[in-house]
Amino acid sequence: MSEQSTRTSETPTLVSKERRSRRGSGSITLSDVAKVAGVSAITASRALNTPERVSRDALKRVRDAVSRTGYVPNMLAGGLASSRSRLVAALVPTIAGPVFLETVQALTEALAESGYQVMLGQSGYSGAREDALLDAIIGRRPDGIVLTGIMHSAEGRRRLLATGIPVVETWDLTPTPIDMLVGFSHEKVGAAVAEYLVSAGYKKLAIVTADDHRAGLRRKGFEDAATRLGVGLVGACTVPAPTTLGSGRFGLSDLLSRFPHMDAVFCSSDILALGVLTEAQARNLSVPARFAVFGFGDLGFAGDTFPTLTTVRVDGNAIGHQAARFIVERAEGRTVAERVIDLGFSIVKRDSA
Amino acid sequence: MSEQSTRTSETPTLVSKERRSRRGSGSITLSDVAKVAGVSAITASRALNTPERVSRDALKRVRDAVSRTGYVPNMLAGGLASSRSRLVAALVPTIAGPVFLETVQALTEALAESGYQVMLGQSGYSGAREDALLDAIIGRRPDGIVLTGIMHSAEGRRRLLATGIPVVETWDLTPTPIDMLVGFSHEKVGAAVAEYLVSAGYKKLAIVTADDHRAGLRRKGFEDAATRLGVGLVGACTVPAPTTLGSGRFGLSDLLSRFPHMDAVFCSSDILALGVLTEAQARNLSVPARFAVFGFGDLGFAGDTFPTLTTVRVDGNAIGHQAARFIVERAEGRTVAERVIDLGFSIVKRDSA
DNA sequence: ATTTTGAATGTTAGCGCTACCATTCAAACA
DNA sequence: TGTTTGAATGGTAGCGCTAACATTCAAAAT
Repeated sequence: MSEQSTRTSETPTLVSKERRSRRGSGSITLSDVAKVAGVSAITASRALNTPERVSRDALKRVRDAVSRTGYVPNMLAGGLASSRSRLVAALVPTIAGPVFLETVQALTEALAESGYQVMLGQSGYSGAREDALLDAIIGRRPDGIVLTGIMHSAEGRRRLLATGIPVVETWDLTPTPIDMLVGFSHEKVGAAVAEYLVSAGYKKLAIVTADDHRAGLRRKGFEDAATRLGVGLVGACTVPAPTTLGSGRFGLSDLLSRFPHMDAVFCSSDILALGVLTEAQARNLSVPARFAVFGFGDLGFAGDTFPTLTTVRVDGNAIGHQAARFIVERAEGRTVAERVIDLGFSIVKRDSA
Repeated sequence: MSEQSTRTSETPTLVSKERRSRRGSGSITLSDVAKVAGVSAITASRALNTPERVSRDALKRVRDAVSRTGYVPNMLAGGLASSRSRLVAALVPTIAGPVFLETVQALTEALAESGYQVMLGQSGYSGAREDALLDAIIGRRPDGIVLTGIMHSAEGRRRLLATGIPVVETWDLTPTPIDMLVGFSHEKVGAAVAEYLVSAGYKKLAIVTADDHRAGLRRKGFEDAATRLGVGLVGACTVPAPTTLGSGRFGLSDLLSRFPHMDAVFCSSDILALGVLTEAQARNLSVPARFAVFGFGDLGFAGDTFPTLTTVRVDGNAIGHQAARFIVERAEGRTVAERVIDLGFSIVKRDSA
């Protein structure tokens, strides 16, 4: 790591005949490997990338040479020459929220198995830096871009389309996807939760929801279904994204003060729900006897809260894997027949509702 | 995104004289920009990378040309030519745990401001795939590698040293850093917590701890200090990493069954502590009256639990920023005088202990 | 008037790899 | 026997950019 002094040869001589060029990293290149293996550079390249097109003998010699020299291919050079960077950009609002982590993790792992790396981009919830970020991403010439929980500006959308890079939008079923999409319907989630609560006998439905776009869709679905079912939405509290345990506590306090008769709370995230449970506990209100609590996300802790949390499960892992599959398909030149995949969701019934 | 057919010119002609090469991405290059601006390619390059070395006039013309053509520099080509990829690899055990998120987020943001992107690598807690991952990373020729919460194998360590890429280890103060390091002493954390609890009057100290390396160091510091202070460690429960709310609940059950008289629990993460609080609530045991609970990490929710959680605060944000600073310094060719930075920690006193 | 400077620009030659188009040469065929 | 095939290999020419050196030409110094 430190600047290690280049050792000169034992017997001091005049400047070596074949001076190393001052350019380049000085590390081992494919040509070096080829020389050691006694083949041409292109054969060495094929041995590494398309081993089936090379003879047994050449393959073995190249592989030996690689392990003897400790050669690691320079993917910048490879990417430049082949127009395939094997990089995929993952764009999230922020990595700090737990919601999309499962997706990013699955995406990273699935892509790594196919030899792709993930480049991380955080747009922030504001979308202000989105343009600069997009330039930084496009500049790397990624083989794909995965948008997770991102509301892209019209301008950004246009830029993405113009580049021709495969794009996968996730976590939402928009009517007009940029390219490919894997998600589920947030409105249907809201409706399903309302139906569940009403059929369980709850009649005074309330909601604590983040002010982001997808949470808004769930709220709409919830409210519409509640109205359709003849109970309506008796109260709502909106909190800023990203949600916290604290905003859940606040949400319940707020609801109780304004709508003391409500008997069920649909929260736009499990974190909010946990906050609601916490506040209920602090006020000595028992859940679900006094009111039901419904979460969203089925995060890791949902089965271990007290009471355990009834929530909506979304398979973030599957979303990540499917996104990876989409990208790899495209990168290898195949066309994707079904560009939109609805992964659906399920209700996980536990004790809180 | 889709395969858009290349439109031929209006009037069908014979094969155009200057056929486009079948290679290349077909997108706008720096030469195109230079041509539009009426300067040479290198001047255009300088206008973009070192604007101060170019005349006012040339700068303006190049910038106009860039915005007219929608040019985005190809960083693969730039990186190859200059041996500076402006990529930084961030290695974490898994992105799914909340502990290092703050660090990764801060790192990504700070680096983005200096024009660097972050490439994500997940080693898994096992460290089995670590070697392949290391190859994938080195292949990108990153300008730096940030190790967060990673126990690197001796072999991996050797490889990293051999490449000469700047390395920053974080979240731990190891006695023999590979290169640069920003962290704090986990043993001192353990000792500080023990001292705090003893001076607050607790005498039967117990611990619920994950089985990872750093948690082990905190436990050691805790146990040593407890012994030194004459109270000792009365009980311990070890759970597998990564920690969950569920393992916290289990931990408390386990401790209570084996050491019913214990009066304080130090948890190796806030998540575990939240689990302990949850289990206490489920058993109707009041905290801190029956026993104290101490966390680690000061995650976002710690101030909003019931009771609020006394914990150890580590500034993950500062760690990420400092790591970014280290990498950028090195990448720009400066040498870093102080290679090891101890960011320390602080105890956040709340209600649970 | 001549030299010296240095800022601005340009020319050339790669960076390390792979696409494309040969070429070779054995086995398979007519 | 000559021809066709196709698998294996190699040579060449870039991919889009920048380091290193070369050149130009005005202003400053002699």
